[in-house]
Amino acid sequence: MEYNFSEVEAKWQAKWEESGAFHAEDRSDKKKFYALVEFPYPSGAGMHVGHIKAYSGLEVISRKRRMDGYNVMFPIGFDAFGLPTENYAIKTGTHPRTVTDTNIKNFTSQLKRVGFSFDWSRVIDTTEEDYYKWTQWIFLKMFEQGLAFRDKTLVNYCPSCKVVLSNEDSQGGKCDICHSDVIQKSKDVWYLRITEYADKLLQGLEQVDYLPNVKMQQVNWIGKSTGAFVNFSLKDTDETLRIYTTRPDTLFGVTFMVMAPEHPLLDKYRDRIANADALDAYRAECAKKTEFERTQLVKDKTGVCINGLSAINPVNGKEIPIYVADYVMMGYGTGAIMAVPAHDERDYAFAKKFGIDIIQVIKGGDLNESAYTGDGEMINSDFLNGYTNKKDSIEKMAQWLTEKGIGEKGVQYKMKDWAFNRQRYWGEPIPIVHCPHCGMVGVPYDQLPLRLPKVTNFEPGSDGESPLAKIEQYVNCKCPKCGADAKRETDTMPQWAGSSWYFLRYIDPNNAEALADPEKLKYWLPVDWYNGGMEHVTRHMIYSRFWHHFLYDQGIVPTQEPYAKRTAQGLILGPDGDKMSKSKGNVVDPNDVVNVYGADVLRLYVLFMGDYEKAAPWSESSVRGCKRYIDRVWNLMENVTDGDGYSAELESAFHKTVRKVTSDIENMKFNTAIAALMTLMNDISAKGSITKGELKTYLSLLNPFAPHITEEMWERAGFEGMMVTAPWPEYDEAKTVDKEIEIPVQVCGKLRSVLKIAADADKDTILAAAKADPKVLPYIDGKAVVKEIFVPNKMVNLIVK
RNA sequence: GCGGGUGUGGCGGAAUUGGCAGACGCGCCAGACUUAGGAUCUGGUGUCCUCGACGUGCAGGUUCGACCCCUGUCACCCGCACCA
Repeated sequence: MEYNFSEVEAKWQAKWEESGAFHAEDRSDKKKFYALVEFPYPSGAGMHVGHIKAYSGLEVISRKRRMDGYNVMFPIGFDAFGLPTENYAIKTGTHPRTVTDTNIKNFTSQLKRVGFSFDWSRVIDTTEEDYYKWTQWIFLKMFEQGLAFRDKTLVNYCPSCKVVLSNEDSQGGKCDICHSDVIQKSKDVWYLRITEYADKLLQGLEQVDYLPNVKMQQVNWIGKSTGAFVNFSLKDTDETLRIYTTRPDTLFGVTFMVMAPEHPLLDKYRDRIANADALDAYRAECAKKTEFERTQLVKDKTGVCINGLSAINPVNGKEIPIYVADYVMMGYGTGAIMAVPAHDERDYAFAKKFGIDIIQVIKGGDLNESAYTGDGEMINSDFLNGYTNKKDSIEKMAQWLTEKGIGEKGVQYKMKDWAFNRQRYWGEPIPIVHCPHCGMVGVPYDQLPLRLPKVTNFEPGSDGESPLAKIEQYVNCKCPKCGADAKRETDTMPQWAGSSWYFLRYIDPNNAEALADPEKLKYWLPVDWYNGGMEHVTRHMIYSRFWHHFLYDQGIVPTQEPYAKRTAQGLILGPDGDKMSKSKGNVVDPNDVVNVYGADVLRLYVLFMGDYEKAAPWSESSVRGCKRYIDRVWNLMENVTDGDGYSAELESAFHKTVRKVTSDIENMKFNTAIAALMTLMNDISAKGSITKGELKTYLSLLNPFAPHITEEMWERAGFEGMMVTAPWPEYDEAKTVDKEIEIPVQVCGKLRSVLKIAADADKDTILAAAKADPKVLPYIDGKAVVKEIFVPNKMVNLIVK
């Protein structure tokens, strides 16, 4: 009897949908389990096998949790605002709304074909007015609290996409969307003050269960450093040059200062600078470089000494020269540093190149060779001399600086505020009105959503203006405060806005009064388990944690942290071992796999192909292996014998497999769980028949992985109800033990024989049997056994002389 | 440069955390059934020439015993990167 997977899979998908099998209950006595996967961006290309792997992990866990008796919410939605859709719309002349609707329809049918147990009654789309109304609402709350603000600074700008990018969106100096070089541009942009939450985001990591490398990456991205700010006075002016340093205790070793080429004081004091022309030339040169180029030339230090402007070292009154060099960045600290060439590699390289003095203040190393960055006794440092502990000397200096009023302890973060506006059409409109009298005014809450106007031309302006700026009816409005003629903000929010809170909306997707009902939030939060890609760790994960912390501080959500646990799946590589990409032509379409092998095989394979957290290449022949396995499972029905229990031959195998599959699923060791099921399958085949009780357990264990075939077999075998809420099998530890066990026997650490012996045999019996074993005898005969090592249930090792 | 990780058959990967290395799957080999097999089933499959020896990137060490722990070293992957 051939297994007709397409018929069976369609049948059960329809049954699940009709019966509402996966609807989460908002009020329930059961324990809740909120499983979250990163909702897809509905691209025109359709689903990718990577999506299948990303969702299959929590899919299996969710299905198992339902069988464990939990009230499970496993929702899905679409993160649909964004550039690819807009660019496609520009190219084809189709409205992004139409493109999005088509793509979502396509994704929905593809996801349903795989049989994921999503609660489709909670589906959300970030581009729907009822949804982005609340995205705008949260933005206004931030605006009210001063966390959303405008500032004119240097920003990352992608000349190709014509948009301002956040730091997170331009990692490595490349645009996240088109990978072209990002340039620095001075622009008036919207920021979200994420740096205000830097410390909370850091501390919050201590109370969540994230993969260690996920935590690590976030810690690094936040990049907290502690040190001090010191104000150096500029000679013959009232001005001070403020710097940040992690080693204020090396102040006596300062022999020059460095300012970033963009430092504003350079403009202010330009007329005092004797070599202003040379300086201008240097600054112009730096301005031409991209951030990437600037950081690439690590070895080659360049710079110009400023003639006519110098600083005074506050600890000893010495005059010190000031340089301008692009190894100092305007974006970190204060844009100026005190240089201690004796103990900083970069300062050392610069000092060597420019012939600047080097004063040692920490004992150790050889300054003729390189800077000494280790610890040691402080020298040449007046009141710090003799200190050997870095902590103490830093503390002492910080104290001294504070007393004299020339500095104080301080903290710096690598993370920058989130550049939040995009000069594009397909995003949430920023709900702000610019009034000539009142300044920036938020759109009143009762006027939300501020709708994205229907337009026909989505091209951004050549000057980097949003397409919305061209629509007069949209731009011209009245100030909500004073009623005067005013202008609307025309930029939209970045891709990451809608995804920063979507998991809250799943909890109450149709609420018109609030982003979600507080009672429901209290019941469902936090997300119990969140799975997604590593690429989102320093973007979406940071952003959404920031929004959630903010909402917590506003009393809107009941938990400080949104996600209790976070895991990540590894990439699926192409069959050639390279990252899948259209240009390489190594992309596998999940639809093709479902068509040829069925959804169960696809689901099984993406979990069986390797360690869930690691990357693994696609292998079509291994997919066939999973197909073979599924067919063998189907054939189990050919020889089912009566009996609710386990047969004597397979009893311990079943108990062991239940134990292994149960714990492997919890630990996301899906590959070994499936392997255990395959092994048990082989044991059943060897025996030639299966009891009804065994079949019941086998189907239950396999159900989360291959729900369609197991439901069908369950029904045909006459078991009760649907498998969706069938109880998860239990095991008896005592019955996992075999009656007869195999004990390897070593002589001097080398394996000589394997003893088959009763599991309850005692040490003496086993040792005696080992010494009498014909395969062991030749190695101990005539020699003295000087030591007997006996590990219960494990092995015997005889040491002879 | 800093941080994290990984090195095991022809391939993807197992190994109860110090106790039979290579589970499971792919591939390959042989056989069976077949007009046929890129279907299915059965058996085999780390390397070396047999008894046996050798085998977890490399070199040492600890131990009765090491893929696992320690020291050194090499290679690759990921993240951050002139962060003061």
